[in-house]
Amino acid sequence: MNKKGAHKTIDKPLLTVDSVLFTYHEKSLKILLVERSSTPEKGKWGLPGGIVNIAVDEDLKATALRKLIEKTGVNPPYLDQLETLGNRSRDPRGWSVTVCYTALMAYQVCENHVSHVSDVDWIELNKVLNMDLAFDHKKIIHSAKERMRQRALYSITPGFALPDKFTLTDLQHLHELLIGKQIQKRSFRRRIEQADLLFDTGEKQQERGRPATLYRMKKQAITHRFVRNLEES
Amino acid sequence: MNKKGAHKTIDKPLLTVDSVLFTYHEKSLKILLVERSSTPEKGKWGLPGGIVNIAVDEDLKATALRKLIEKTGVNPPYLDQLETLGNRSRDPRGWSVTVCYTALMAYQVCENHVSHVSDVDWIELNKVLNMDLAFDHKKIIHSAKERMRQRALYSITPGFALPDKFTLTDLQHLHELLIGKQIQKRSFRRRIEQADLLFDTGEKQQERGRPATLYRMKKQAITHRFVRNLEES
DNA sequence: CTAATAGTGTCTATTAGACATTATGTG
DNA sequence: CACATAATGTCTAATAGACACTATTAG
Repeated sequence: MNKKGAHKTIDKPLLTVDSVLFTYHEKSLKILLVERSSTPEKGKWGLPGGIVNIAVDEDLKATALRKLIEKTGVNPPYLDQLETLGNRSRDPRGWSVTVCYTALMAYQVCENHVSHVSDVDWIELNKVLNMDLAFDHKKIIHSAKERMRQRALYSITPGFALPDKFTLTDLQHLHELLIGKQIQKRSFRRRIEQADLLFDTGEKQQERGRPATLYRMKKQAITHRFVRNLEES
Repeated sequence: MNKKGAHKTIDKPLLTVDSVLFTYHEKSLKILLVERSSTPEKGKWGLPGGIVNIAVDEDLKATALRKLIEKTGVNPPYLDQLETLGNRSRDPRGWSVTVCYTALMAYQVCENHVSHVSDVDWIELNKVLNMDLAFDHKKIIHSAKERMRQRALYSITPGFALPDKFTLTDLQHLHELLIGKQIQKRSFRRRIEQADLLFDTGEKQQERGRPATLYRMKKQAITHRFVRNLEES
């Protein structure tokens, strides 16, 4: 059936990479969007990403990083493959594929770069979900949100959306935004302490009331999974 | 920087889909391998899959299904995207991408088809991991195995590798193979009963000793996640 | 002092682990 | 009856939820 070389006549789909980059700023969850400067979907906002350039990109992750650095100026501390969408209807140019990543980054480390570029902005997640976005990017954002919600239930990896040093209250609030439900302070702190996931910097942060301890992620925090999840909403 | 239309000059990588299809047969975990009939890697065994044909495939899942049906004759009851690998070194022909799926299927439903095709076979997972496979397929199988291990800890989705009707003992043994550790019978049955994931067919299966009840998966079994995992090995 | 926020003590409820016991079939 | 396997009873251990309580800062 399959004569050798037959595949050489098959057209290849367009291959892109898109990232859903989350951050936590001013007590809300935001994602980075880019205003498209070229067709198709010119003028609409969409995810940071673009076409895989096989001349310069070593692998798919390299494409994701190249595009994220273009928009933010820095490497995200957390980058994880989400899902790959491919069909003949998602892009008007025809059959296309996008390999999607979820990324996390502190707002502060790219504040300068982002504020100096006009077509890039952090937008609150809930607002994003009411915008008219390019291609199937809203669907991708929904998937990423759900993935982050799961992560918040069984790990503390969402913390990579915070600055290097952060308080437990901030980390908990971020988790609450993702889960969509209040968490018991005691439960949250206990499990983190028992799993030994954070490093106490000794520094404190003050802002009305008792000063809060600043913590830093330990290496194992990126892979640790709690045996028991927090309850879902 | 990016002149419009510039992307049109960028070469596209080769796009394929590969599936790691698991089944449970004769008390062991097996995966379906295919002997490659054409270059590259001709003669080596690899995963069932192939090039996305944008003329016939509606989306990526359709490619996965088309290739699986080609080899097994039937639709798998469980098919889930695993990960996408893409770089310039995994295929000697140059930059290539493979979108990988994990699939589960009962041995019996495709027994006839598989036994009548010479280049397709079910091979025990542990043997597979000692074979010299095509491309980076061994790495993909390792990922799929790890994914299935996690699923066995917090769900009963591995059960889709069993026949339509199955005993709890078979389901537990399958989980034990995936987790690599014995499970307490009481714990295993309790959580399934409490989550109401199985339908009691009323039928029994006898094979030395007390006859075992045959169960069927309920719809919710495919999405259910237990709040608390089984302990890891 | 009060207000505000950080952090702890402690009880309950749930559920997995451990393992003994009972149930139901064959020969 | 013995034997094998299925299914259940029941106790313990671990940990999340609930919520009251104490600690530490500013003003």
